[in-house]
Amino acid sequence: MTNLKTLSDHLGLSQATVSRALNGYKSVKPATRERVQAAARALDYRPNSSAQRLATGRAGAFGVIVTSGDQMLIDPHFTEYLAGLTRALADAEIDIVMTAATPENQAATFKRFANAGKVDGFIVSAPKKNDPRIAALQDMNFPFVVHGQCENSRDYSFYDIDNMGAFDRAADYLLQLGHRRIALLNGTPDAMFAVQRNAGFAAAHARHGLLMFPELLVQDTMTEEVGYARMAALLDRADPPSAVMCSSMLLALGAQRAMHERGLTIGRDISVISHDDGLSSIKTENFSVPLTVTRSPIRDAGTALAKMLRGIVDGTTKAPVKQIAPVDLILRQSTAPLAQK
Amino acid sequence: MTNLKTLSDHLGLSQATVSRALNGYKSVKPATRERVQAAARALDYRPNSSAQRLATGRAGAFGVIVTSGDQMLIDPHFTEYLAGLTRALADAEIDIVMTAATPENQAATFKRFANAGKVDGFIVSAPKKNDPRIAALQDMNFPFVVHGQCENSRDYSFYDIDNMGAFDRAADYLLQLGHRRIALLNGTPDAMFAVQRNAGFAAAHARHGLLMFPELLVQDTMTEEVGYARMAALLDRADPPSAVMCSSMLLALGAQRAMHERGLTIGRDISVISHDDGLSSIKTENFSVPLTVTRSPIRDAGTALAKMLRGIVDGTTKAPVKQIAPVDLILRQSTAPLAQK
DNA sequence: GGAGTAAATGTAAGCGCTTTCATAAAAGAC
DNA sequence: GTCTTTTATGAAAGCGCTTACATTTACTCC
Repeated sequence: MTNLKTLSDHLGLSQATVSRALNGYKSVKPATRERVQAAARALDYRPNSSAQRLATGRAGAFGVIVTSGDQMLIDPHFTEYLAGLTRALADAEIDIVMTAATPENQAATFKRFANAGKVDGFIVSAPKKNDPRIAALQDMNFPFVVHGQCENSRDYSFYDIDNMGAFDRAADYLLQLGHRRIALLNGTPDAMFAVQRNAGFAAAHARHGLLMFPELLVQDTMTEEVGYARMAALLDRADPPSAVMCSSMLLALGAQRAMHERGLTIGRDISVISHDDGLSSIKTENFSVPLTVTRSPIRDAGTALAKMLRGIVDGTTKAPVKQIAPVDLILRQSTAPLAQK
Repeated sequence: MTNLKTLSDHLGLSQATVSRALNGYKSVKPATRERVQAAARALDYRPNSSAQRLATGRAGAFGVIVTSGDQMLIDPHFTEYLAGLTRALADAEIDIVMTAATPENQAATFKRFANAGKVDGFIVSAPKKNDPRIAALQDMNFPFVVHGQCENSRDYSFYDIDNMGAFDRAADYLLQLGHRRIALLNGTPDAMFAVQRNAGFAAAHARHGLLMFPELLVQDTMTEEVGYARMAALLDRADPPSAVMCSSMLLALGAQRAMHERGLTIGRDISVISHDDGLSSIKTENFSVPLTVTRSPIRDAGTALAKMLRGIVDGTTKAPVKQIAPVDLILRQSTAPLAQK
């Protein structure tokens, strides 16, 4: 529990000089600085962060507020993303302050954190259309970055992957292979990424002079269970799809189960393309048949957003930064030309 | 940015009275309290948390330090657990401060956080045998709770599931079904839970007057990929196991892939028991054959640990609390009596 | 009606730091 | 050797809160 006073007394210097020495001020004599640093090490001195925050007005922390309604935290994607974030912030000794808030309390929680000076900025994930959280933050004029785009994404910094481009390209590929009845297992339409992927999917169809089949469009939560149930229903139709695109590896996993159950071989009887966020626990190349995927590691998002927010909080970055990461289409064995009947 | 001064000036009261009114001191006249609360709401006043911390010495936050070496954060189990934690702390307005540290920096990071007053206590997960983090925390005499037991677990509070009992019971069940060559796909032996599960597995064998086969014991990282590779190797032996126990749903998923690849039907050609942490993204009842499992929702751990640590930090709890949660054995279709040749 | 007590509020110190401003010491200019 | 400038340090205020202690006011009781 050495504090600045103890340390400065010990050194026979004023608190001011010690503080300056430790914070790299030019005006401190090199010899003094070294003496101070040595003593700080010896006494295991750590500046009290509350005091530092109070004095400087900076919190040294970024906030992540998760929705406590199961949606996000249980999602392995979120963890992966968090890993990227934490990694990118650890060097700068910026902490992540995390809390859960119910959907109704979200905006209030943001305000509370901001006003209480707990954090210097926020990282918002999974924006909805016209997300109220974003409105609240803009309203407060508090630094933040968003993982994903939003309707009104003109005025703030975000990182997103090219959802539309990715699903356009993937659908295009399937269409080129001759597939006509292509299903899309997507997330719920309140999530922006799902909207964008729908749009890409539709755009590819349009380019081929085709319309997508509404009955083959599934918009639901992205779990294995749902993937299974929805795929099963599609396969049991009189006119099942010959190919399916999945918005998440979990959906694909469930879809695979439904296909196996019906004795279908992926890449022969039915083509599958999944989006792959690069989760490390289960890999799309390790499906029963290695999966063709649109790929963009979600961890990169964490890293990029951390950097972005640091710039904004520093004041280095002035104008909103808009980063849209390209998505790879990786062809593997789960896609094949439409079988001639 | 209303602060206490603004608010008290506005009310014509001293800062002290306002502070007391807001913090529920008895000595404040009810009428005054209401007036203050109304004004606070009206001016959207939030006490500056750094100042509060500095004044009270309490941080209002618990620390979670993850190992930045991929191990933990990418693990869906961890997220699930974090969800429980956050949930249980949100009401008390206690935040989770998270940071990543390399294995070598772990102890130092704990010290830094503790000395800097960033947190009031730590939640340590996945202890190793004789974990240095625990030694460091005990050394500092800083509040903490551990998710999992440790060799020297006499002197601190922890929550753990009955790993040994669970794997004893599961192995016993397989042995009763007539299985003799039972494989165990377990975590690496530096993790305490893996050691405990090994012990339970061995104990069941011993009770049946049997020895476990060392060549059927796999201790490795718990991913789908490893589960597949290791199971494949076991199945390709001249004397493959007739049953397998998996320490994680991910291992079981990989094992299932290896079995399918070889045309084996789970619950007929080979029996499988997995441990099930109650992850919500993939459920063990949704495997190709619903899995017999030892089950204990990992989220409960988060909730329990949060409560525990609150007690310790409050001073309510004095003696170390040791909580060992029972584990259910849920019989489903993946286990069957050993087929007679 | 004055002493004693209880209830409500105010005063001010202090939490541990940063940073402005003042000051002392050293260095350079002539 | 004096005068100015530079360099290094110190003194002290202030960040926004809490809380021990002092003070005032309102009652109670004889």
